[in-house]
Amino acid sequence: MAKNHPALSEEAIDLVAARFRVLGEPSRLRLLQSLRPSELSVSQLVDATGLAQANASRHLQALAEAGIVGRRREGANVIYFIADPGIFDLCEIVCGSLQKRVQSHARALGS
Amino acid sequence: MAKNHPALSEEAIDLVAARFRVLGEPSRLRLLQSLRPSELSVSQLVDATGLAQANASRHLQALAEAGIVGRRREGANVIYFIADPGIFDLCEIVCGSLQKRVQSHARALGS
DNA sequence: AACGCATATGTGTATATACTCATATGTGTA
DNA sequence: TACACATATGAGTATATACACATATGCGTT
Repeated sequence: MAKNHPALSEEAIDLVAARFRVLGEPSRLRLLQSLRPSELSVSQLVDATGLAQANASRHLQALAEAGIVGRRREGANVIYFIADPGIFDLCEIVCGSLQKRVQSHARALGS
Repeated sequence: MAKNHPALSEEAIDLVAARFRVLGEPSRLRLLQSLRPSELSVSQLVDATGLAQANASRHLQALAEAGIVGRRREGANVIYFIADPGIFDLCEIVCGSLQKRVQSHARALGS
């Protein structure tokens, strides 16, 4: 039997929206993708993504505040790592939806 | 064995980010939640969410462009409905993550 | 056609936020 | 302490967008 899905409270909706908003920036997705295979320092992330250092730092802050990444000092460096791997499940679902969408568009065009 | 996860292209990242951004607005999430049990007209959605009519219309536009909802004219009304139920999977994953996060915060506070 | 209701859209405004540059803070080393 | 490197933050600017108000468009009824 199908699971019951109670309405989310106003507050819960805001929290969910906030998390989606954090993921709604290409730069932050690039950072996350760079962190997927292994944890990296800020300067390694700057190299990997091409972001300016200040910019990368702020995006990482946003991701850390959302609990999506974690951080750890290691000497002069700060190492960031994925704290919530569930993020990648989200990305896969979205990719799947987008692929379906592209396919049905292709069909609609008679390909 | 773990699935292979090739890096997303720049373009794919932008598309994924765009979809997350669409979901990153509380008003749009409320609209989607209202549509979950059944399809509704714009004025029903206005009643259900408390949004101004113009505002609701634009948010619905954004959701439709993203392929998340569909629309259908029915007399003078326009009926909106969920076109991509996968978004509710997304919301559930996010809720799960947030709950875990709240729980670990509670533990950290020694509750 | 004239009218009323439902929905969409033009326009201006306020707000959020991504970005850059400069600078501060933190950390290791001489 | 002085210095160099890594990271974070203050401040200003540009851009995106949510919102409200007014108005346009679409559709049914008379």
